[in-house]
Amino acid sequence: MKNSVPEHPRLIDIARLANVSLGTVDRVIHNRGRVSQETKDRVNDAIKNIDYKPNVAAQMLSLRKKRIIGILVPDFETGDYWEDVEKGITRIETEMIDYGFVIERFHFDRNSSSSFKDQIEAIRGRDDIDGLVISPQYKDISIDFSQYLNEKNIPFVFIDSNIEGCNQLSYFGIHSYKAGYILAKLLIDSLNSEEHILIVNLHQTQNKRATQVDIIDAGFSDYIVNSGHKGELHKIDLVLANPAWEEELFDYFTSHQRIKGVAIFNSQTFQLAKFVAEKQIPDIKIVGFDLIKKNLDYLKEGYIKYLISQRPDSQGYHSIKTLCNYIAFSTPVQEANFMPIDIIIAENIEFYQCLI
Amino acid sequence: MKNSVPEHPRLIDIARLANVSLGTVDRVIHNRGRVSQETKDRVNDAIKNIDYKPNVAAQMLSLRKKRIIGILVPDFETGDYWEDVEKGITRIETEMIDYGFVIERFHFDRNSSSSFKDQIEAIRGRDDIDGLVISPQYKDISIDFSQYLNEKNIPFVFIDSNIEGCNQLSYFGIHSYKAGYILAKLLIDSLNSEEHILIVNLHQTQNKRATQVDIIDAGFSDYIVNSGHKGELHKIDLVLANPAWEEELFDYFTSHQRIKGVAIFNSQTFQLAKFVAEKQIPDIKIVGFDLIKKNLDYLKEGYIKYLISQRPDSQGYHSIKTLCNYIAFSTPVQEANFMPIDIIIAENIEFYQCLI
DNA sequence: AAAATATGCGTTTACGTTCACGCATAATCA
DNA sequence: TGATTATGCGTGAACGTAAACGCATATTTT
Repeated sequence: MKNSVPEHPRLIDIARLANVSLGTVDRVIHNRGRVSQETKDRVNDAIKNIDYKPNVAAQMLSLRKKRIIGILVPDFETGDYWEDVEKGITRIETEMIDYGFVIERFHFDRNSSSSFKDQIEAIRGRDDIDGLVISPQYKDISIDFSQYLNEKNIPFVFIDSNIEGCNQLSYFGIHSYKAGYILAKLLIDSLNSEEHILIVNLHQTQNKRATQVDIIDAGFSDYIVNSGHKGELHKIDLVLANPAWEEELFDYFTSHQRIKGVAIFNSQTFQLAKFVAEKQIPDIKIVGFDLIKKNLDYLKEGYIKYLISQRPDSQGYHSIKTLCNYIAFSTPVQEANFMPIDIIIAENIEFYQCLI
Repeated sequence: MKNSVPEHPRLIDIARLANVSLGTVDRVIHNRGRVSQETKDRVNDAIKNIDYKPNVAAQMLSLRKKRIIGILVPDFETGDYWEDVEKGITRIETEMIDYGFVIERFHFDRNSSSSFKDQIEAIRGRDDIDGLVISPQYKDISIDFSQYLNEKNIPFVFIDSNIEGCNQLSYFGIHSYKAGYILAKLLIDSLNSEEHILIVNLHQTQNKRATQVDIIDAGFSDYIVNSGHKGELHKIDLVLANPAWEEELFDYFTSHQRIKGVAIFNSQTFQLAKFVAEKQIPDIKIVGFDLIKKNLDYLKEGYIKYLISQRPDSQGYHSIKTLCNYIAFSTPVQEANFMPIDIIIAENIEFYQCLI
């Protein structure tokens, strides 16, 4: 009777149960070496019977091999959106080091598709990368790359924006459509029903990227239409690299004086606030995205009415954590991990600046 | 030259550097056994010199001792606020099992101070508890208990509500004052400036607890006063156990017809919504706390205007994680970990129901 | 039929730490 | 001075897994 099942069965317990040696159990579990089908079955039965779960500590100790997680995201300057993503990455990095994971960053210039391509080439040139976190800012290139990764059997997750059907392990980011929808609701609630709304498409360069901005736009526009709001909905495209953008926007405002609500779908929200403050355009309500410092300043001063947070730190943190757990322990993964859509006003920002 | 510093120095490397044996290094690190001051210094110098960090895997493997974390929180039924806390606890429990931590729950009846005392007695009777998470719902008893824990050198954190100055490792919960403040702002923004506001103090029993509700109340009232709102601010105390509460409240509404805004500072918000729906009291805007199912239903139907989430799951998860990391690796701990104050409207609830 | 190779499996060592054990030497006592 | 106890430290056996090594048989080749 003393040979009953131990509480935490070990390889050796399986071995004894299956009447083989420890080494054979190891071979069966890791599909290596040669084992006859018969004993393989016996071992597998034994594993099932005693509900074996590997001892992570022992695995980590024995496996001194490092695993490399590549992070393909834009580079950034202080105060950037992607700086907050990096904070989450740094945080999980120290946690994961204990499990033998090493994070390697591949930064690209978000305004240059060729730099995106270059970094992908750099990754393709490596054969030691065990998993990837990707911000798929250029759609076609990303789809192409994802095919390569699927062939090579390298697991990857998308972060910040999503492309459906690439066989990604998961997506970490906001539900872009819903976020646009809520932003529209918040804006409309603070406008009179006759007032006009302007969507500003403000980008660094002419370069077309940002797969997710279009989806936010769809959600936003749909809400406006469905709400029966009487004021018109305008759209304007502007390029920050072209200094004439301010003039162009000013002209638009002067020729459309009934515009009172302005929406923007990226972290450049502060540019509009600055513009409105400097040009002293009265009674404009701005809504936009991201808790970066420049935006917060204008939120506090009242130039920005609402911001929606995309939880960049959480995105960085959880995308890597999930990927590592999948690789190390085959932890099952949800297909999409939508960040909560946080509504930020002047009064609650301070509790979003420290990470939880 | 071959004896340069290894990338991940081990105890044996320290030992060699300090010209002692591995066992001595162990004694110095863990303050056990007897070591002369002289060699102690040598070893400590060596440790500093080569920047030693213990190998967690090896520690876990070698230390097969279990560590017990006690959780002193209210019991709950399905759909309760504390059920969500439990979800976070369950989640971190599986993560921490790998590090040899075991979670033990001590549930009390939140309406009975004697049951709170009983559970504390149960904990006092144990000598194998390495850390505690406490919801200090009864102030004096909690202060008393915290003194005991300080004497015994058992680290503990407060969750959900806080009592200052108990030498707790940390507090996990919302910033109650600010939460009240924001709730007031949200309510006022959706009222006309003449309309009256009612604070409903709705408790299960006569029993006085809930240290944090008073603080929320303070924040709420302060905002109302500072905002220069013209409508009056009313308060009413009601006890759910007494079936006459509805009648009493109804009388109050009929005799104060200008009340249009109602605030409540616990998760019983749905009781008011139900009341307003059934009695068909028109144009009432309810704001309250917590994303429990019953509240969500009324939020979706529009009876509740705003809810504030206290992130119960996050509280459960992070309080234990922090405590365990402190115990296992002496990770430094922030004094207070305020949850973000999440503003919930019908449109964004769905992203708060899965955990991130 | 001997030699060469393939197949299946057992044995052993290493990973870095903890902790019980026990051996020297020094200090104290009778 | 010999016996006893304190002090300081080294040694070695775990913990459970991974992976290299190597030894028997069985099978194929010459």
